[in-house]
Amino acid sequence: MYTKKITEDLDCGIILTMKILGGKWKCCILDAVNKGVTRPSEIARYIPEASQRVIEMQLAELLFLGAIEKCVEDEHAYPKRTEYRLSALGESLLPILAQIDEWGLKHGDAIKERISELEEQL
Amino acid sequence: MYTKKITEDLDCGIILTMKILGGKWKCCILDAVNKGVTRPSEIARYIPEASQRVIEMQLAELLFLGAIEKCVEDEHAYPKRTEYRLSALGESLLPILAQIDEWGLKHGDAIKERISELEEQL
DNA sequence: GCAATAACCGAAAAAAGATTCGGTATGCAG
DNA sequence: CTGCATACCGAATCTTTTTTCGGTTATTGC
Repeated sequence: MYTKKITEDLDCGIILTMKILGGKWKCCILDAVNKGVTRPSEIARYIPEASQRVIEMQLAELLFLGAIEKCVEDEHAYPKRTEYRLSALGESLLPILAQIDEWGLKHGDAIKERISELEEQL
Repeated sequence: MYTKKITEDLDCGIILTMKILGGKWKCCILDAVNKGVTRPSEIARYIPEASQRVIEMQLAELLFLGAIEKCVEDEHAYPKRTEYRLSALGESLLPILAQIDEWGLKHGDAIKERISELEEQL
C-alpha cells in the first residue's frame, strides 16, 4: 500500500467512494468475490488480464478498507486455502457495482466505438 | 488523450463504464456540469484541488466519449464563453453518480478513519 | 527429496495519469 | 497599448499505479 503525496478533499462523497472502487481491478475483484470466486488464485484466473501481484495488492487494500473479510478455512490444509468474502460494507457496494456493470453493457458499444477510433490513429 | 499499450477486455461492463468514470476528476466534472457549473473556468474554480490542465483534458475526453456536449454560446463574446452540458449518454450516468456520492457520504467516515490510520504511520 | 500448488511479499521497472509551466489566441475595459 | 479574463494546447516533470520478476513458506503427492 502507498500513501498519496497530495491531499484530497475527503468531504466529497464521490472521492470517498472512489477510494474503494477506484483501482483498476477493484470493481472486478469485488464482483468476483460476490460471484463466489473467493480465493486469490481463483480470482487471478478469473481476471487473467490483471497481474497476480495487483490482485494481491488490491485484495489487501479492500481488506484494509473493510470491504472484504479474510477467512482462512483450514490453517493446515493442502494448498493453503484463503477465502475472501464481502463484508457488510462490501455488500452495500453491490447495487453500485450492478449499476456500473449494467450501464457498461447497455452503452458500451458507443464507448468501444470511440476507443477503437483512437486506436486506428496509431 | 493517450492510448493504452496494454489491451483490456472490453466485454466487461464494469471496465467499459470505468473508461468514462475512471479518471481522477471525471466524476466530479460530470457532477459539476450537472449542477450548472458548465464553463471550464467555473469548473476549475469549483474543483480547486485539480489542476486546470487536467480539467481541460478530462473535459476533452468526456466530450470525445460523448458524455458531454460543447456549446459555444457567443462566438464573439467578451470572455470567450464555452459551455459544456450533459449529453443523453452523460445524463444516463447521473443515477450512478448519485449513488456513488450517496454511498460515500453514508459510509465515508469508516473509510476516512482507515485512511488517516495510514497517514499516521508516516 | 523433488515437483506442484497456494498465498504472499519486496523491489525495480514500466506505464499511466496528473501537474506545472509557458505559450497561443481572442476580446474588452481602461 | 496595456492589463486582464477566457479557452486552449504542448511538453517536461513528477506522482501514482501496475507489471514483472524473483523470492519465502507451507503442504501434499510421487
